[in-house]
Amino acid sequence: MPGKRDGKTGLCRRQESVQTMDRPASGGRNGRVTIREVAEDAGVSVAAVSKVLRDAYGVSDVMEAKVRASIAKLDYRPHTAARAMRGQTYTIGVLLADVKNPFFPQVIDGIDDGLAGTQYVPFFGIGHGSTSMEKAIVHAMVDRQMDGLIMIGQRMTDAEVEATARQAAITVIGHHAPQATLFDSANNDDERGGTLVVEHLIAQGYKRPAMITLRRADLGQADVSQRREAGFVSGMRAAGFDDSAIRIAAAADDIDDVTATVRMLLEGPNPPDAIFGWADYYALEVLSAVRALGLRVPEDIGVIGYDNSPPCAYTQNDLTSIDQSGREIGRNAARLMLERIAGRKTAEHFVVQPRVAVRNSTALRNS
Amino acid sequence: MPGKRDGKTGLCRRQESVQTMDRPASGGRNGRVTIREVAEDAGVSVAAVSKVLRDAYGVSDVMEAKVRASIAKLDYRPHTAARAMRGQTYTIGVLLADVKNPFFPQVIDGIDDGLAGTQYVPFFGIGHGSTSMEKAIVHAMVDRQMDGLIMIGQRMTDAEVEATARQAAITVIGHHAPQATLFDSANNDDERGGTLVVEHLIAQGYKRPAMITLRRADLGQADVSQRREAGFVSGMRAAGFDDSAIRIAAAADDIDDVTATVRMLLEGPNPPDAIFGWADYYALEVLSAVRALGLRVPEDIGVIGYDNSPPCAYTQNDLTSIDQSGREIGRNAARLMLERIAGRKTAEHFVVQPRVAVRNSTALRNS
DNA sequence: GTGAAAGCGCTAACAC
DNA sequence: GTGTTAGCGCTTTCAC
Repeated sequence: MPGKRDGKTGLCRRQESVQTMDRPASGGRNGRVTIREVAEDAGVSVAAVSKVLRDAYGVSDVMEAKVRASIAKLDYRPHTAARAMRGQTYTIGVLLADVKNPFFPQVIDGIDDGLAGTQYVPFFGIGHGSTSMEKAIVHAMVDRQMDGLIMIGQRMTDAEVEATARQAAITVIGHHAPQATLFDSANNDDERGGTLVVEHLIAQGYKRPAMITLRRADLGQADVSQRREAGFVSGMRAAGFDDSAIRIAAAADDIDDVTATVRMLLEGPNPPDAIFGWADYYALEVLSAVRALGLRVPEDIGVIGYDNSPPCAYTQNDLTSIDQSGREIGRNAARLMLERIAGRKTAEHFVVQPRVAVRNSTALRNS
Repeated sequence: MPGKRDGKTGLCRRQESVQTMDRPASGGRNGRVTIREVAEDAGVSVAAVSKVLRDAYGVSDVMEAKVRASIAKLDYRPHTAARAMRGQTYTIGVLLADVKNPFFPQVIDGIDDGLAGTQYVPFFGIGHGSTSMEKAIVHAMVDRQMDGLIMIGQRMTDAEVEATARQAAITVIGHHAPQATLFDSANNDDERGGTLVVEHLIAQGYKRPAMITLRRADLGQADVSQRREAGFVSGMRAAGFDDSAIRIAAAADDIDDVTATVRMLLEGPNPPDAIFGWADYYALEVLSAVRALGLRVPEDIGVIGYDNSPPCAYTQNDLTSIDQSGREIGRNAARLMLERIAGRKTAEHFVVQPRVAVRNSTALRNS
């Protein structure tokens, strides 16, 4: 490092090492109060304070009261790094595949709900849709001794996740791993959701639905876009479509590519009369592309998304979408995480059922 | 804690304390490789390894090569908590006021740019628009010995920020503090931006602009919404408006309240013919409310936002907005942060000039 | 029920 | 240039 900022700190430390009898002005290094000072103030041992901090067994009520009073009086907050050396960090790392997806805020709210009232604090790492970045973030979280990791929409393989599960408790969201034993998961039934899309479109009178899905080199069958595709396919088959009539076009996570893909579909032979965007943020771009072509929604073309995120309700979007209860998923992910940390060794996989949130973008029957 | 997950760990530790001469299978606690093992493998001292890790002065090329080889061979990654006890954590905490603001992703990209190629990793805390939560997160970051904090759109007072600045390097974004000496800031000129809005609307032929701003109990003059209001006011005055004709309505961060406020403005006496939403995510809700009322944009009413975030470009929004170069702000915030950590003691306040990104939502002259 | 003391894995002062 | 070593602030035995 090209410089230090501990000129003052070094001084502090030197003063302390002289072991002056009068207690230093306000704590040790960095001016922070330490457990030792709390113990002195309360007239008890350091061990006693530590026990109170962790709600551990073996403290009398009187002692606990004294300790809590001193903690409050000195405004003491334990030094997480020091705790990490021996015990826990009370930190949950949350890996977000990206920050642009308007669905994630709901999940985050749910995680906050589930962690409220505990000592655990969530910190977020942002993967920007890159698997190598996701791995780097997971490493950084493990290096910082985070007690557990919640991974939202990540694309690491099950094997990679399991390797990490040996270092910290893990819950995945937006990644199906019903057979995994070393980590938990919380999801909606994406396959069912994909089928719901088809059922809804057909019921509204659309005749030629198509899907625009996520194009990425490293997608596995466990990822949500793939599950939704599978559900879309089986829904189409159940509706009597021949496999050759089931169209799924993949577009990169980029508005220009989504726009080009929509044009390709609509200007090609036998154009669809309804488009399913695999997630809302794709469907909103589909809406943009469709409107740019001068087509009317829902008369000329229906559009449906997935996630039922807040922008769907805006009048200019008025987008039908599959609701997957993000907040409940987040809440359950936090619960599973806390249970794991508390000692559960068996895996649990939470699944919630999706439902259609009907809006104007697929209202062919009423138009 | 109602249970432990260190049955195995405890075992490991006991084995080690027996000081067996044969090196343990693969590292100590948690199976992690330690600096001691790297030193043994490379045949050098732990101090030497530590120096290599920190690019510190006093290592020969030969030794460095040996150390790096062992690090790679053993897949060693330093234990951040242990580093934190004596030195740095190489962690930058980023406080996001909320996750819903579509402008923040650009800033985050900029921060990532600025941190790329360094050892520093950003971790994000999410404030959900609550000042008490923001304070809790800042505490959690300081408790975890993060080397620096970047705070985006936070609403703590300068005094509170300065108190924190004694514990960690600080850069604020979306908060103006030109006179602050203990921390840095990176912003666009929000006051100028507010004036640009008026200049643009008037030039387009709108006669009665109004502004919808953020309502919160704890806003200070330093916050961006207030700066934009000030710029709006001075722009209106410069355009010849009487103070009684300058209308600024405050709405809570909630689509229902924004909608109600828009109705109040448009259905009241002397309705505006253009509305400025203090940030894009407000302007998009204004657009929704206006469309719900059956008004045409831009003919019946113009709408303009601030931030020029990606949704502005969608055809269904086509929203004129003030561009404040979020990515550049983020990049500079990271730069300022690294400089502070490297030892800079004087404050720096980076300001970029905003510009109008013209789209259809204010195209009165062409309609 | 309580406290003394041994570390956790690093960093940095200091001796060589 | 290199290695030895004393802690950083906690947690956790283990005596008492």
